[in-house]
Amino acid sequence: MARVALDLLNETGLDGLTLRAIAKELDVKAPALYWHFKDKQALLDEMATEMLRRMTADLGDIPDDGWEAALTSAMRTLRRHLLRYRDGAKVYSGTRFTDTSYAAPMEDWLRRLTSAGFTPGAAARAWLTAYSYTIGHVIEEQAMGPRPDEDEGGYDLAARAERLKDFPLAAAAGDELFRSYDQGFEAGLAAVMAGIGATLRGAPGA
Amino acid sequence: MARVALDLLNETGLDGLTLRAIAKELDVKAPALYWHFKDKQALLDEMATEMLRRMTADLGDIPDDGWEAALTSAMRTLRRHLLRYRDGAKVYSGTRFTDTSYAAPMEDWLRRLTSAGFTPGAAARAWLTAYSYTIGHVIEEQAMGPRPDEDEGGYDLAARAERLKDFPLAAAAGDELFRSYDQGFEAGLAAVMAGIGATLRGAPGA
DNA sequence: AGGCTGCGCTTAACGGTGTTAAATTGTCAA
DNA sequence: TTGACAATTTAACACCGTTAAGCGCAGCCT
Repeated sequence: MARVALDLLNETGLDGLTLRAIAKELDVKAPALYWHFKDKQALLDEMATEMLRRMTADLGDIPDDGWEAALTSAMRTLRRHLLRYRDGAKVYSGTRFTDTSYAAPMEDWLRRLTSAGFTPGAAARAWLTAYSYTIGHVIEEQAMGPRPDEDEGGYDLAARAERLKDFPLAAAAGDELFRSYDQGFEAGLAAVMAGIGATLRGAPGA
Repeated sequence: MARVALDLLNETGLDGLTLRAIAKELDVKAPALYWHFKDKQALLDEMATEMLRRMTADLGDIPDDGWEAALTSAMRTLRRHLLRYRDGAKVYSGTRFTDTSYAAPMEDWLRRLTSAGFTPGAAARAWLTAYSYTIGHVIEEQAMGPRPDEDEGGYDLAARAERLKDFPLAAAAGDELFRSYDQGFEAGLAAVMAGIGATLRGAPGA
């Protein structure tokens, strides 16, 4: 049922994800949903948890060629799954999971990091740093994407350049920032990884 | 008027920030707001822009002791302003600004970075990388904070540890992750800065 | 077989939300 | 005085999350 809601999210967006719409998808009337969930927030929590479950199921084969490659690949997977659903990052971030299904993979990550030379505290910090970067990046990506109404194709770079003609660097930055989200994410992620290796590994961390 | 809504946000939270509540604060009936704004989203955009204006006004005296110290201090200021309002990060991230007041400070940052050896593309990338990290971190912070109802004081660390007793590293990570947001943010930010310096400076960037 | 129990759902309704249309007031210019 | 215009009010609409009460139906107990 969280599954159905999650799939519906791609068609309606977060604003259009009403209880009545979910109910219709299930051939049921809206109040019936309250038999299964305390309130809508509980359903959103369950949706986030379902996203996590699908993500960990897709994680699968993480190579053992160093913590950096492994953590990088995990963040790529996280981003991929957030992008898979409309407003995915908004739904996922800032909701509490409804069970402890996150614990096993997290334990796995922390074990990898500690055995690569991180203290437990620094390992947790490294994870959250990469995680925060990824969440923030995807939130920005999905926010810049095309709005419900408005003109097609997301952001009009030409108009933006015209508006910013008094600020040449800022105008040119648009090319870098909005051209290819994939490449941009990778460049930033590489920087974050390098920094984690340089300042967090072997440091106390707290 | 976006000013009034922004201040009201701290009392009501984003859910409670209804047009009727804003109108009451202004001694006016709700539909009057539509004379000033196209719809509620436009008001939220204006609120985000007002946050930005207050932030740049507070930026003021950025020292010239290197790009790293300057960018670090800018991200601290960003975080401070996001935390200043309830659900501040949610309101701020993912809304488009209503004017070009962001351009001047952005131009300033990019100029600093390029004159420190970044290519224009790498400078933009460096900015967005630090920005994404900060947004992601604050979103997580404000999400973990106490929920409207529920038991007091945010997150119960003892209960969490009990739930995770089969995952010792994950359980211990709670201490690192939820103890002091300030220190945690600083540790991650230092890592991000180190990484930006190591991989982005002098690189093509796009 | 009959009756009880409880699950899963429906129907009906409530207060509140964003939003629109039309009528109304206040103000200043010609 | 009249008229235009800005800013607001009143009234209403469709829809939202949510609650209360009742209905049908399975399964079990005696």
